[in-house]
Amino acid sequence: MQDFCGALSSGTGSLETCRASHRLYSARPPRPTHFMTQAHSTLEEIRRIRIEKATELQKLGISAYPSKSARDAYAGPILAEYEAHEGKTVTVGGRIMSFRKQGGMAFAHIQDQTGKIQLLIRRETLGETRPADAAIGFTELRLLDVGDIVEGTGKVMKSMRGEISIEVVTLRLLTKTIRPLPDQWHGLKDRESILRKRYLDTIMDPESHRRYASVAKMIAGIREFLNARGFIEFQTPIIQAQYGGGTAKPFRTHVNALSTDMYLAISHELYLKRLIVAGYDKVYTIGRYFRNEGIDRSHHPEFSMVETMAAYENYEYNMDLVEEMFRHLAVNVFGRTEFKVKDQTIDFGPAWRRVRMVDVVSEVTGVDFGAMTTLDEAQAALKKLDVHEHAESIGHALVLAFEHFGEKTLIQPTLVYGQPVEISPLAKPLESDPRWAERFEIYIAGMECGDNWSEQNDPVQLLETWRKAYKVGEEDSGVFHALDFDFIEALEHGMPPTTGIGPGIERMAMIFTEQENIDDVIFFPMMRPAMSNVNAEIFGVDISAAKAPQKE
RNA sequence: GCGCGGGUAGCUCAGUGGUAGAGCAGUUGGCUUUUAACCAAUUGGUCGAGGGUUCGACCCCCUCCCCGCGUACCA
Repeated sequence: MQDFCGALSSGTGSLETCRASHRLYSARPPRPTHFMTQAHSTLEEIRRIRIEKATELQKLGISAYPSKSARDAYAGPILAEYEAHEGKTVTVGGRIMSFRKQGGMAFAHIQDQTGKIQLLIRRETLGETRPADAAIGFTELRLLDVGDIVEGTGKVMKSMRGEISIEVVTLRLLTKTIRPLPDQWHGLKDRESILRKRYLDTIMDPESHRRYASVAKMIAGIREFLNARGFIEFQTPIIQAQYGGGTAKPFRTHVNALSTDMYLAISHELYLKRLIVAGYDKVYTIGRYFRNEGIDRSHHPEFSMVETMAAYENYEYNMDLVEEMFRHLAVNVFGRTEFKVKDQTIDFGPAWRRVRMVDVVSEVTGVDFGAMTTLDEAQAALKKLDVHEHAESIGHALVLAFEHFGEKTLIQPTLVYGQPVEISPLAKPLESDPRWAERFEIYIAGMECGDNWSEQNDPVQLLETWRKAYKVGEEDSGVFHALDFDFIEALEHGMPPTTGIGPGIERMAMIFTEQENIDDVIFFPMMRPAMSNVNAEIFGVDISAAKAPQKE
């Protein structure tokens, strides 16, 4: 009785059906071997029936959740090298993706990390349930469902239709699943479900499964590349008292033990520079960055960067480093140099174009901001280009023109250097022309993929720049951060000439996996918390309060 | 923030101001070489939430929630 009307069906909707089953039960003894008492197809009922199946297995002496598997083989290698495996007894394990019972035979496909392989099950071969081995017999196959995780031991052979299969002698349940998989043919299509339950998407869609694995390999490739060049990896704090290294809006948090408000990192570069001061010449971190700003197809509030610092080098060293790193990843992780992004083919093979920002703009618009000497001149030029935003300086005007016209034309990997010093407070000015910074940005497929510069290591200069910026920031309603005097102090102890790169991991992953949406390279994208009605019912949660308007 | 599109069974999707549909999955029975197996029977719905108009609303109107796309903001 408890099984049918207990906590699981506490929702009011099932009251009537519960009563009905009570009547059934008082009329005749329960028949736990059939699930006809309440064979409805709501999720709640499907779930209940599957829990019952687990209970029934338990009664037969078979655990639905054993702790260990005897798996010693994988689908992929068996399929790839059939001859080497033919006739050998193996134990494969995985999730049941399909199940076809046909009288005294049954066929199932199970999926492991490497692929899908067919289990061929014969009544005579499988035999009866043997609790001592935790082996499920032919009659008890009905207690298994698509989605369950099982292991099968048997000989590698081919079915009559020629499909490589395992002729199962021993079938064990490893994990009973109590929710159904999505439609086995269509998979998961609803975008919201895909994002909230990416695990279902990766179960159903091998391409999606592979994609996330290749993002992980890419990150491993970055480490391999940098380690081979003498970089050492450090951890830097995510919770920071000052959020330096940029002008982004931070997330605020509170540290109870210190009774202090702190911030989630918007950047890690000030810490990497302290490491350079500390005497490590080549350092990097692969860290999390948090920016309390907009979300769109290429921005996510929580993202990753690989950030490096190399001492005794300037930005030109980094131009080579970045180019080599992308080529290394393309070739060694993805096995090719060409990638399709937004109908364009990006080629990492040839040497990258290196071009000054002023030259990009003059190529595209015919306007040479480098030749201008007054702000009025620059402002007039902007107007002529139909850009009606206010520029505070010639440099700002150049950046506006670049963002409007230049950026999107940079399809092939391009290093744009010579950014205006006004927008480069942490970079050194070019010795040849102090209006521009020793800085470059990476553009691929019209998207900014990283920012790099020769680090300003003159502590007096930097403090002055920061003070100016802070004033501007104050007027801008406190967006700019407080000065990090601890960092200035470290700099006053002397940081050798240093240069750093900071390509965004997700944007690299988007290019290498040919995705146009950042959510398709982030396994757990940020979502508003939500609970479906059916889950609220199942879990006994009252979501009416959550559904009420909650505007501030 | 604004604009547009979407939310119907566990999944994939139709649908119309007048009794909510299909396929898959589920349940029951049959079938000893299947491949989205097949055959037969069958269950399953607060149509995202709340309010309004109407004799009658899944459909029309309003508010809200969630998602997507576009746009804006943003090292």
